[in-house]
Amino acid sequence: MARTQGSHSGITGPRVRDAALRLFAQHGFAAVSMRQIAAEVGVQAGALYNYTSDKQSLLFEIMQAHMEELLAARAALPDTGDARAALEQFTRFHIAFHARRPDEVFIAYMELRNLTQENFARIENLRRAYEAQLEAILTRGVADRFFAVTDAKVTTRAVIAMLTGVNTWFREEGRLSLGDVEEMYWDMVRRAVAA
Amino acid sequence: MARTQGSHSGITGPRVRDAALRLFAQHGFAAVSMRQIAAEVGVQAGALYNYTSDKQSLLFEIMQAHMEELLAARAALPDTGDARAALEQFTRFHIAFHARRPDEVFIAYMELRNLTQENFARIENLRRAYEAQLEAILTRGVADRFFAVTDAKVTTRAVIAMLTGVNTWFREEGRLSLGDVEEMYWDMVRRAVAA
DNA sequence: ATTGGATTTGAACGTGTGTTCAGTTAAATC
DNA sequence: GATTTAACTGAACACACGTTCAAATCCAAT
Repeated sequence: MARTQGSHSGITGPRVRDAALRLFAQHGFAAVSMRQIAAEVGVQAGALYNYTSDKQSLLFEIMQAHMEELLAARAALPDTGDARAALEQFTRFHIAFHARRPDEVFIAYMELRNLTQENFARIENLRRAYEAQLEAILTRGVADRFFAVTDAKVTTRAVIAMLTGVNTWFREEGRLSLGDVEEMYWDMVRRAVAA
Repeated sequence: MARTQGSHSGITGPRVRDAALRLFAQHGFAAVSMRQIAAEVGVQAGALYNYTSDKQSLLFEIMQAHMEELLAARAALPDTGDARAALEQFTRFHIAFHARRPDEVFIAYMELRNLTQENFARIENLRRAYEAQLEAILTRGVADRFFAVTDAKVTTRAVIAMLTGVNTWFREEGRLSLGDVEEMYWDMVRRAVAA
């Protein structure tokens, strides 16, 4: 017997991805079985292989889609004025974008070691492309004497670690709104790099 | 046959813990089997159970030992003067302590979800005790008008995320010494909170 | 040299793993 | 209404998992 009532591709495909996303974020890639994902979708394990070539691809495609959406969303932002405005825009964008995708962010930071060497390299390139944008803002701000930063690479990593850290504690229902958080972090970032 | 030449408890015990530490950090708790740990120690899987009650305890004890060493090392620091000096001491201590224990730190941040509810709560309490110390420094500094911080809890998390982020890129053999890194991060922390 | 306890082996337990695939069913097309 | 095609099942594959335990071995004390 097969194909229970009311099931179709184009429906199941995204549901597989979503179930994998949620389960990987909750229990970790290695701890989640294909059968668990299938159960979440309401299907037998074998059916998953109509939508992914293997478990590894499921993980890689989640990470790749996340990183490409991050870069696309950032590219879609309007141009800004000087480096100070650009840094404020970057700070607020990073916090807001990541806060809305906690599962993807968690996976992107925690499951890197479960990627094959090749897939790891691809994700790492996307990550570097994103960080390079912040580094460029810092470098420009230093040239224009808005910022005082001794090592733009180190500062880039420090700022990104600080901003991404929001995801470890921020909850939509908490006492602070996302706007509050953006404000506080922008305040810290601004002062940390200001000339 | 059993007990190959030259093996004794008191030797094997620590070696089990060390092997688990290295393997968990490298591949993740869920991805490492008891047989892999045993192979690293040079023993059969069954022998591990002379030194741990189960795999979960192995993870928990690594984390617990790490957090307790962290708190003990911090408690052993000399008293300082005002809140500015205390914050500098905390910043440099955090970076130096964590840089020297990359595997423990990695595990403590990545494998929390693989703890049982009860064990998670215990580790979480230790982590909170540590963060409370930074928060106390910030609060004192605000009262003394050295610092301008709108929300000490948020700033505490932001600073710790930034400092712990050092571990994701710092390498002993890299272009920067640990002293360089301490200096740069202290500079950023100082400016981020200064009145 | 013998004993006794500590330490380890090796096999086994039941269960779960990712993946494949022939066979079955439902929907889409004619 | 018959045929085709896409979707799914259920069983199987070979192997790995954490854990237990009787039996074997080694070390220290007598």
